Amino acid sequence: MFQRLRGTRDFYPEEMAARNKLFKIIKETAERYGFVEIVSPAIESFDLIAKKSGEDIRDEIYAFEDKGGRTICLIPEFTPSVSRMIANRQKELGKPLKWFSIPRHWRYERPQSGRLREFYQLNVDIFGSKSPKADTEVLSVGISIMLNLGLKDFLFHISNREFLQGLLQESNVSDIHEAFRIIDKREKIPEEEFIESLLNCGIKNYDEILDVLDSVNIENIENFKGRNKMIDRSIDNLLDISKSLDYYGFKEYCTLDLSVVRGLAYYTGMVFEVYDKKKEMRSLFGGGRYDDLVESFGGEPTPAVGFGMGDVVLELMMKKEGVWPEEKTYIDYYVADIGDVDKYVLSIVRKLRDKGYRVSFDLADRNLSNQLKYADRINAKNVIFVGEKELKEGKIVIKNMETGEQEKVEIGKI
RNA sequence: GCUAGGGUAGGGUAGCGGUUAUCCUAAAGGACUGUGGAUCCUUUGACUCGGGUUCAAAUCCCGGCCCUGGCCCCA
Repeated sequence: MFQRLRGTRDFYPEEMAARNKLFKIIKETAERYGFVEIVSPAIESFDLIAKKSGEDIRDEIYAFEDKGGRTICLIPEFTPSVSRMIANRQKELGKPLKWFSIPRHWRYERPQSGRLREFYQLNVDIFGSKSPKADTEVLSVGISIMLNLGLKDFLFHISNREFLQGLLQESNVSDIHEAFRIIDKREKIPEEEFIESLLNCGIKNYDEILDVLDSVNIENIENFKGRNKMIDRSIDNLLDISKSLDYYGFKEYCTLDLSVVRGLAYYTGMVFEVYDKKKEMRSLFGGGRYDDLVESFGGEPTPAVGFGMGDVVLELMMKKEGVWPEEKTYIDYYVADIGDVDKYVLSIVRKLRDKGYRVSFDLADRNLSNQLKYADRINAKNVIFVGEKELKEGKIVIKNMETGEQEKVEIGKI
């Protein structure tokens, strides 16, 4: 007997139905915001992936040599592919682009709660707009998706990297991305270790910086202006976003949280991370602005903002909140035969199918009892009995399986 | 890569040194003159794998595999 590979999932009919429902809600929401769907290959050259994440990524992904000796990999994320797509057709695409996709990704990791080796990830991005309105649009579609999925106990923690970057510029930081990584980990590591790491980075005034991070909120942030250009720019951006979110009616789902920096090197402006309100689970998803990335993939300079939302944590959260779709598969009609009536059964089945109904009939030469059992099993809404007795008067019997009621109908009426 | 706890029919379980490995459920088939979605009967089907201890291993020990968490990492 063969087993599934570690960290992968089979989707049996009910599970597939649930997934289809989930994706349908997500797609419809994204489309209502004017995003259009794209998809790209599951395999890409290793160089493309390494361009963004570095050669070391090899240990964490599925990479291998193909028969032509090329090093290729199963895509572990979407950003390189979509950046490539944009760079490839730079000239003909009308900006701003609003694209979404729900590709499958593969990562060679140890599976644990909310994390598998194969998963789906919604990617929503706007390319070609620097405006805070694009930041807000991305946040809003994210909030709408959560709400349309039936979730409400979530909070978008919004920040802007340039604020912290501006603060750090004032001290002599050796490696700014290392500093981002450390501050991103603040809640996870012991205080002493945290401070020591900051000192190692050359941040001597760490207490001042932490003080600022802790005391800033959306009401008083304006008071921090005037320190340097970068900080001012980030404050304007955050205030713009906050204002737009208020106008749009989504302010209640957001909070300013400057401790959110995200570990990744490529983010340039607004960044956000979504948590359940009680912060019991790992981060649900996150994203931000990455204005330099497309250019680094060989395209023209193209500002971009977006997010990635994995399906695994989402499913956990939805199950916890009791809003996971429990979809049952069903058919509209099961046509049961009693006696030698194939001719009638098949013509009835054909007519009903042409009308758009989901229809099945006996494929296993079963007796009536077992046919009914099967009809029940596959969740048939109605059973049509085609029996020799009724056929003599040109009739068939339709039974509603939910109410148990049944009636004789002229065969021509189908 | 490190680490904790698990693995008994398709699903859920009992057994925890000697049983014909328990029960529920499921599936397949049959009976019942064509409402039988019921009932009754029959059948199918399991100790994760390998090694060790023992007269005897599902049961104890070691290792692999897999599952569920945690760490690392998190795009």
